[in-house]
Amino acid sequence: MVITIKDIAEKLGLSYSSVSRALNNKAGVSDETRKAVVKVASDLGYSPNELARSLVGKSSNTIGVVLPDIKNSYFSEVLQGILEGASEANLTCVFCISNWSKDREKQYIAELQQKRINGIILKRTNDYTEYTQKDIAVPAVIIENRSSDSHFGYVEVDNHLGATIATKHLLDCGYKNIAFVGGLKNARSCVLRHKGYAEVLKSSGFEYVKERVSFGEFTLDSGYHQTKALFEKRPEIDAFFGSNDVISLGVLKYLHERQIHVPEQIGVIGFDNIQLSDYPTIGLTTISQPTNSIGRSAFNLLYEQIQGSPPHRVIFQPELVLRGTTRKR
Amino acid sequence: MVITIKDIAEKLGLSYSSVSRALNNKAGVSDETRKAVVKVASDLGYSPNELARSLVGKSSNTIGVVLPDIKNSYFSEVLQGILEGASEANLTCVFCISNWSKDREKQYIAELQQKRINGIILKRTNDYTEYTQKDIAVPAVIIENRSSDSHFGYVEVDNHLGATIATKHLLDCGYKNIAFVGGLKNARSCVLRHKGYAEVLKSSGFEYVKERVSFGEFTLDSGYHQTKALFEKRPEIDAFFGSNDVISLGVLKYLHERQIHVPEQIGVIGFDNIQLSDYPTIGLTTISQPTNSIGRSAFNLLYEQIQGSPPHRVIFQPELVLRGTTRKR
DNA sequence: ATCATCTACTCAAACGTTTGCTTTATCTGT
DNA sequence: ACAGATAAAGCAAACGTTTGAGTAGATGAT
Repeated sequence: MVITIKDIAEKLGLSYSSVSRALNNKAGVSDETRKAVVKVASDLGYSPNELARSLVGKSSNTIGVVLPDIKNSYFSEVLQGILEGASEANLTCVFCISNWSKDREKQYIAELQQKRINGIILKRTNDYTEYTQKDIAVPAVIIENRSSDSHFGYVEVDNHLGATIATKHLLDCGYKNIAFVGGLKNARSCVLRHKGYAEVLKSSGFEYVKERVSFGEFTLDSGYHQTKALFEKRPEIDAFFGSNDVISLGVLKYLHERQIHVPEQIGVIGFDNIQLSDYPTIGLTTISQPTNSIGRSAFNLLYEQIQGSPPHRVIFQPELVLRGTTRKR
Repeated sequence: MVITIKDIAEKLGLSYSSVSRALNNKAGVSDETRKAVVKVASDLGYSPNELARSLVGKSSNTIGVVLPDIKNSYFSEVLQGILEGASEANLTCVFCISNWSKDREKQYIAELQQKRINGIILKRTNDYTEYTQKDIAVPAVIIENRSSDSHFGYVEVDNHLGATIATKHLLDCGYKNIAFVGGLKNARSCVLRHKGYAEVLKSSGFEYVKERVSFGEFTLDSGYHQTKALFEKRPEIDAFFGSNDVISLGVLKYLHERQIHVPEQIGVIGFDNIQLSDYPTIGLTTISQPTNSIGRSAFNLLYEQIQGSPPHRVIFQPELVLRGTTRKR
């Protein structure tokens, strides 16, 4: 049987209210009774029912997090940041993965609100899905893409700038025929990274060759197969800009299989700086995103909104991380 | 303002009960009223309050998951499995990371129960922390270590067998001076893997050398530093059994830095078969654990318990995965 | 015409808390 | 001895649902 406040009250011949006040350290109870209540509560193994508490208190002290994937270490690092923040603020976290399904994402958002969570942190499956205030009626922060909707906070890295840095770096190294290996075509990050890539090429007097660009998924396999297709069609390619570290690992895998020397014959650069990129036998040159900080800020922004502040935005500056897959020549 | 069942009832001149029954497709309402209710509900943007629902219904349709870490891909893969199961069963998931702190773990377990979750899936920080039924009064499944307490379900891989296979494999290859690079000394998986290692050595007529064994943490850095220390003290070592893939990656990192050839000069084997181990330039020979299935089963076991079955246990058989860090010689 | 049955609906209690208001008892100062 | 203040406790409503029991009216069988 589950112990309630009622049981404690009966055992001591008190009213519910007194027990409640005693347990919550509120005024109106004598020290004597307070002690007695605390003792009985612990003896009986009383554990307050948060559901009831939240119902009357209008707050569940819970936030919801919806991410598309968790195996991708970019997301697990972001999640880590979010959870750290939540833990410090004493909020619990309901976690859902949409598995890159827009429908699931929507369903989760609805369900979370039924649970009367205090706010949502969301990374959309498709960055161009627009949510109205009717869809998300609680404070919300959207990760990694600017929403045209100013009801929501957002945090992202400057993808365009990052891509600019990456492409310039490849050109600086002396690579001349740079390919772009994309992820989902309608992912905002991918669009912006591609844009930065294309702009730098043009402004530096290089030709933008359509057949050196391809899109796919944000997976290693997709990177592998895209690279294969690109390279077979355009053997003059001498560098690959993967729109993602995971994709770039696929690029490297292909090149490794073909026994093509990196960075001598071909340069490779990624984006994200996931932990793995730093591994000695990989050493992927990449553009770093502060994943943990992104998660942290996402939480902080949400927390501010929950406290009543208007939605803000945070944009992180990406940085070039030099490793072994690119070299001046 | 938040819309409640009351608003709908007033608008239609009905009682709460009828509205409730209409929305839940229960008998006792005419088709006509049901349609009217549904329409008004959708017009007003009604979203049922799960808190209230759970309070009366005695079930929150939520499970809690407590893991020590999320960056380690072993855990994120397990989590993925859990979430898949939960999603299919229409249960939501509250997720907490204990960050390898026993106190946090205990606190989370208590908090989760206050939220009246239906069950807990737990991977302990310290595998020898015993929980009583007073600590965990809801159905629970403990991952990756046998609890002496039969109140809880558990799922684990046969660590002893896995270590046996790993050590035998190294001996079969012809390595003779095998070191053991451990994780936390009081982690059950680590203890069992070490035990398997020691037993095989002895039963095969090899000496168990204390100075070829060390313990540390389940991190790459720890693996790196342990290897360094072991190797400096015992340069005759010709193979490393990392009690974990992540640790083994640290081993490889050190060997790579020292330009020692793997597998020619030194053999390396891991345990877990995380995704990364399969990466071409790494190719770690290892013992595979079906991480996703572990998560899945953990959820399934919990689900059965929630439905009323007694706690069961599932033990997975580990398998040798041959890659490039070991070779017959 | 009478009774039973069914349908559509309402009433009110219950879930376990919190909290504003009221009551009772004790203490203080005159 | 008495008003007034203070402290400790109780009462009851509220949070938003679900649900068993009750009711009024219609339908049907005898």
